[in-house]
Amino acid sequence: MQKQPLPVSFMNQMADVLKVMGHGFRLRIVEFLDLHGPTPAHVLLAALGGAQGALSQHLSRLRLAGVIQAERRGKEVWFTIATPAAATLLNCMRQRMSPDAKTPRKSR
Amino acid sequence: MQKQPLPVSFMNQMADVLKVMGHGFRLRIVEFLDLHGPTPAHVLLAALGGAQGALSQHLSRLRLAGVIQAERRGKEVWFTIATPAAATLLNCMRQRMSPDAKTPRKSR
DNA sequence: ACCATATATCATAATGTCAGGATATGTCAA
DNA sequence: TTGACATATCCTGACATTATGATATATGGT
Repeated sequence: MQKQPLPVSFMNQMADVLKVMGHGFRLRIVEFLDLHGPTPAHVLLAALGGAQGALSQHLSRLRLAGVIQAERRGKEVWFTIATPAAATLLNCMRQRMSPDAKTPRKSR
Repeated sequence: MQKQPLPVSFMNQMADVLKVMGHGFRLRIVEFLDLHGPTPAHVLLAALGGAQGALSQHLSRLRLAGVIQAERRGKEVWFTIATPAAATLLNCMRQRMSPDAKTPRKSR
């Protein structure tokens, strides 16, 4: 299976996702959801710190980019990872963090 | 093997990489290098279009983030992907382009 | 030296992003 | 209704990013 250029429209879409995940705080939000599963916002706030308004805005950006999903349950809004791509990215990072991160690459 | 939170400093580092790749044009630069291997800038310019100065600046940002590497050979400067993480990201995207990949949905 | 090619840098203006604090909305219960 | 809690939105100033066009630097050939 030969590698082929991805469609430009898809690349732009993915660029938007990467851009949104390209922020330390948002990345930690996604990681938390990946580690703990669906979580209400106030738990995220307690776990990650920061101002409530800021958290809400970051969650909003992640949601608009399709990275996470929101669902209201009573007073709370529960957030979940909405795209496997996000979890995949985190797993890539975990591989790069492992002590033997020396990976033989089949390039080209 | 239990998943554990990644160090915050590492997360911030990765966020910087994601942020730099989170741009359609830069993403296409990296993809081209992944598909074709080391390439001089003027070939990238011919292949991707745009203004020369803009390309140079994007290459500079990618280089400063450690995503690509530059090497002068005579008049030309050849660029190469410098971190396997970049190629890994592209492979994630290719997987998501397969026909049965779930489409991220936006609510509201 | 000059010239052409290849690449980098500068300057500017428009736009986007960020953190912070204040305020608004929604939901439930008493 | 009121109050308490959970979340969203608004505002503002500081800062970053972007595209564009112009100019500068580097290299090799004549």
